[in-house]
Amino acid sequence: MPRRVSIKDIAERAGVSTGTVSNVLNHPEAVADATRQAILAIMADLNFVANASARQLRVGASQTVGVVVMDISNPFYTELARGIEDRLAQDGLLMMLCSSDENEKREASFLRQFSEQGVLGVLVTPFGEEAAPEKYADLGHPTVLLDADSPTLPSVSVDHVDGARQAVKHLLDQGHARISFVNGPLELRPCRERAEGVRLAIADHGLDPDTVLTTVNVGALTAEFGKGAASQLLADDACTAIFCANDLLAMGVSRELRLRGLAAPGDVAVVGYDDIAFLSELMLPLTSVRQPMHDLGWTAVDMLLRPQDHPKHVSFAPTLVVRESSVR
Amino acid sequence: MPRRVSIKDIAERAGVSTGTVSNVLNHPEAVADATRQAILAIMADLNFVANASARQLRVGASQTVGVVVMDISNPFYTELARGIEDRLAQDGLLMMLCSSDENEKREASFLRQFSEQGVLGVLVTPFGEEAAPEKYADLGHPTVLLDADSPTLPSVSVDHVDGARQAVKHLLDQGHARISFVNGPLELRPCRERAEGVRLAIADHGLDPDTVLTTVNVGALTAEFGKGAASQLLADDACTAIFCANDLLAMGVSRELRLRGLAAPGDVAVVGYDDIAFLSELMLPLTSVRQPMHDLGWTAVDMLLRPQDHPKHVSFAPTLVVRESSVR
DNA sequence: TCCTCCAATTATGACGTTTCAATAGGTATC
DNA sequence: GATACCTATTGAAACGTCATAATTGGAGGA
Repeated sequence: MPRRVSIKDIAERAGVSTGTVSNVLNHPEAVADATRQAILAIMADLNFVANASARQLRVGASQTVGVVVMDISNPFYTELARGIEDRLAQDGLLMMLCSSDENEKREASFLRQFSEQGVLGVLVTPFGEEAAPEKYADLGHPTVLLDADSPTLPSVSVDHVDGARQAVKHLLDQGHARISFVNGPLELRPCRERAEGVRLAIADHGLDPDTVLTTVNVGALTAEFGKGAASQLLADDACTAIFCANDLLAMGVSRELRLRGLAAPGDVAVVGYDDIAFLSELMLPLTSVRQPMHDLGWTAVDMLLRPQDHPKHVSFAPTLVVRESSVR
Repeated sequence: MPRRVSIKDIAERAGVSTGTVSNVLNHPEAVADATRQAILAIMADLNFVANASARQLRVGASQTVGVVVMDISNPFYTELARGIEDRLAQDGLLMMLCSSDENEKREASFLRQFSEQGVLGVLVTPFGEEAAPEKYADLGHPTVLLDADSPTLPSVSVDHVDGARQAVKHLLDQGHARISFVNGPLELRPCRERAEGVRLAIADHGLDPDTVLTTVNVGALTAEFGKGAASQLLADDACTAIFCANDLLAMGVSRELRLRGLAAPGDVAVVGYDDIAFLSELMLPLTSVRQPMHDLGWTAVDMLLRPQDHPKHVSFAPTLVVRESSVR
């Protein structure tokens, strides 16, 4: 493989110095028209490709941003990643994307690699709640936390309290006298906050959460656990409305309903959380709380690139998307 | 912001030359134990982070691989990306991920950026069928095509003919006398191949495709088009089995069934293609053809890194996953 | 004691780019 | 015709790393 064509080869062929060639690339206005045209022609001819490493070594700044989400194969993060990509593309930047798998070691290793690469900045979805997101503080480059809140670092998140509140208000407005809530592990902040939103909605309605609400806490946000929770809840005939802390739980709940010969929304109304794209196409479209993940990603990058334009923390409002599963 | 700590700072502090420090990093066996320990201690102390740009400039090889898929927010590519990431992680490599949005310009711009970055290699899902994937040939670094086949370039793909064949065989085995097939645009090679597989399966069964098969070609692989196709097909009472060229079409079909008061599999059996993760959790789990996307991604990277271990083209076998939607 | 050999270390230059001070011409000013 | 000024270009240094060849300082053999 022949050596890549460098700025030096171009300069030689054009009979100018490398400085001039470099100027064509970086300060085109500083070089005479004729010279510039000639150099550009030679570049095209020789198929010149600038060497980003050399540039970066010289100027210090890179063209890439590192992103660590928990799992890129999770559609929830996928839309977030797309928002990030879209904002980066505006500035001609590239995204290095990794999955932490909620593994400290793995995460640390990616963050170190990012540092070595000299990334422009880093976006991270922290996990292992309360485990001091401050560990991201001295990475040596700008950092924005995704789907989190921190007293010290810039961050973006969605208002989980409000989302849950909207969902439960919707159910109460439909006339349901009792609310069942399938929640995930309370170690997860989103779950704690959603629980709070549920209680608030009930109180807003002038009711007493302790009598109106039945909560089942499950071990993980999966359909399997949703199914189990539903079978527990449905033992009680008074259960007519189930709010789930995420869509997967809601799918599990729906399956259990079907197995028991019950149907949403006729027998039991079901509301999910996350609004995973496909679920709106279901045979029975699922009512769910939509989180603006694309905007979240977009904004996180914007905070990285233009910190002065934003407050330290940006919170997005979720919106309830009402579909057939909860409306009789 | 103080300058990053360099190998030179370490050398100075340790009272050795930069060469020795470099050796600690790259040829630890060549440096005396005591010296190595001392240098490592100083590195930890000074929080040294190697400069990948400088290394890359010097040695020429980078630690990153560029990936262009059509749209990272599509779960289909997402699992592929995860396979890619997993294989890269084994070698400590990073992934730069972009969406082409089936836009030539956008794609070209990403590919050029990859070249400038000096990536180790590129993985790309070509689009705009037959538009000479040879345009990827002289990118200047190893390239593997994803979900494609090329006479010249290494590539990985799934056998679409076989997938469709399995799906339709399954329906025929269930005793369906007629098969309806909702296919996408024939400009897409996967759609053409799936059509071929459908006919083969019917012929395998000793039947005549021209009398047994009803095909509807729609404009795009979306639920909306699936719905339309279904309403067309269901006008014929003899329609008892619908095979769809992808899962989204199948979801649209299912919705239309439900609107008409019909149910799968009792009235009409439905089979999809792609086996999108969530659809197995549906209230009525969907029978679908699963494509091993994770393996596809994994293997594509392996072909990039160890070409000698693979043939030029690797084809994966899809597997039919039978669920409730197609079995009475 | 001298010589050889080996392990450990060093000095140096190069990778491709950008920046910045310096210079060469040319044009306008007086 | 000398001076000042501007524009276009140059030359050289520097960014941090790594490989190569050269050097050092012992240890072991004769």
